[in-house]
Amino acid sequence: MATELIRPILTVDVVLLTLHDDRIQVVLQAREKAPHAGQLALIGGYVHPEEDPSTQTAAARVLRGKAGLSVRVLEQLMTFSGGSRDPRGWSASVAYYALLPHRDFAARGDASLRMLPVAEAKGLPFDHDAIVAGAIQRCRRRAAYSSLPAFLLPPEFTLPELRRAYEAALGRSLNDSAFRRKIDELRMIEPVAGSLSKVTARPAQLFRLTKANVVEFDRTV
Amino acid sequence: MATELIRPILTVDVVLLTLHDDRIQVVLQAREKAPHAGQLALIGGYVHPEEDPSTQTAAARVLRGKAGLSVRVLEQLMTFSGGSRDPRGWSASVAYYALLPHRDFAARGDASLRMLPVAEAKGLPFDHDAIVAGAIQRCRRRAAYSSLPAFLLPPEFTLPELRRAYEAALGRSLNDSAFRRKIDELRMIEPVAGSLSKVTARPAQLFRLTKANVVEFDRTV
DNA sequence: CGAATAGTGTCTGTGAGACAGTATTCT
DNA sequence: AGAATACTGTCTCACAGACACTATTCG
Repeated sequence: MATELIRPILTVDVVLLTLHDDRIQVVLQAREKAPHAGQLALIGGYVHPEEDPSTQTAAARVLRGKAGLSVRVLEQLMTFSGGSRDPRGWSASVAYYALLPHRDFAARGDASLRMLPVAEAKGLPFDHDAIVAGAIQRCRRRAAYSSLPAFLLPPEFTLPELRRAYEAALGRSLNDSAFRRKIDELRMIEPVAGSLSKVTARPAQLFRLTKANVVEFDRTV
Repeated sequence: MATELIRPILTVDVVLLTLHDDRIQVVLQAREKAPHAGQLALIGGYVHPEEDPSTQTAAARVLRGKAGLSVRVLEQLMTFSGGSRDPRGWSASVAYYALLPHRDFAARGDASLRMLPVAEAKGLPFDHDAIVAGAIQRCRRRAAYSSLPAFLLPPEFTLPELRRAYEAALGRSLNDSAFRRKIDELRMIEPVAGSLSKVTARPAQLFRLTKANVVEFDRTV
C-alpha cells in the first residue's frame, strides 16, 4: 500500500499588517474563486513545487502576484493543518506575517484589497481568524524585544512615530522619556543628518534603522 | 493546466529534548529505510491525511509509533521546505520539539534511540542540523519567560533541580537566591507536602507544577 | 568535625515609570 | 500669546545580581 502517495494540499497564507490611525490593521483580499468566492480572506495560494524554492519564496511570490506588493519583513508564523479547514480536502497552510508601511498600501490602490483593524477582522473564511490571531500574538511578543515595529513605518521616521508603532504593536502605551532612553541605548536607529519631519506642530528629527533586517535585543523595549 | 495537483511531500519531524549531565540532549533515531538508512536522524515520518486530524497529532503518533514515547510538551517549531532537503522530491516538514524527563527515556531502553548533547549532534541527514538548531534557539527564548524547562524534569523536583534545568535551557548560570525569589513570586510551583528528595547531601523540598501545561509569564525568569 | 548541598537575608546597582519642565513651531 | 507637539532632566521604586550567612545531612 502506498499511503505516502495520498498527499495533502499545501498552501501559504500571508497576514499582511500595517499601521493606520494608531492601530494595527490587516490587509485582506476578496477571493476570486471558490471556495468562499468574493469573501475577504488572507492573501494566499498554492505552493508550486516546480517554481518555489521554499514556502518562504512561495509566500513572497503570492504577495507579489496577487497584491503587487513586496515587503521588507516576511516571517513564518506557523503551519495550520487539518481535514476540515478547507472544503477541498486535507490541507496544510504555512502562514506568514508581513509588515508594510501604510503609505505603500495606499500607493497600491488595488480595489481587491481591504484594510481592517484587527479587532474588526472577524468571521473570515477557512481558519483565517485563528491565523490572524496567531500573527498578532506573535508580533506582540516579538515587538517587545526587537526592532519589528519599525517596519510598520517608512524607512525614515520620527521618534514619536516609532513610539506609536511600538504602542500599537504592544497594545499598551509607553513612557516617552523611558522609550527614548532605551532606543538610544539599543543603538537601533541613527539620525538622518539635517532632516526634520514637519507634519506636526514642532518639527521632529528623522531617523532610520541602522540595520535593514529585524534585530533582536537582550533587553526589552 | 492543473499545477495544483503536483503536491509536495508532507512530513513531521520531532526534536526530542531531554536533560542529562546538566546539559540539554537530543534524542535521535537510527533510520530504518532509505534515504540515509542506518544514520541517526530526528524522529519523523509522513503525515497521513486519512488518519491524522492535524500535523500536531501526526507528530504525537510518530513519537508513539516509532519511539514508544508520549510527552507532556509537544509544540510546533516551524516548517522547513524545499526541493533539495529530501532526495525523494520537493518536501515540507513541519518540525516540532518535545520535552522529556530523562528517566522516561532511560526507562524506554529502545536500542534504536540515541541521546546526544546538542553540541555533538552535528552532521545529521536532510536539514536536521538546522531543525535542531532552531529548536534549541526557540526553547532558549521560551525558557526565559515560561515554565518550559520544568518539563525536562519528572513531575516532582527540587528547586536546585529546577534551577539547573533553567540554566541548561538558557545556557547560562543563574543566581540562586534571585531564582528562588522569582519562582516564588511567579506562583509556578507548589510544595509536595511533607516529602523530601534525598539524593544530595542535604535533603531538599519536593515541588510540583501548579499547572499541567506550559505557562508564560509577564516577567523574565 | 568538615564537606557538601539547601536555603535565607541584605546590600547595592541598574533600569524603567512618572512627571515636571524646557524648546520650537504654527495659528 | 497660546496651543500643540518634541524633547530633556530628575526622582523614585522595583527588581535582579552578589554574596555572606545559616541549616541540615552524611561520612
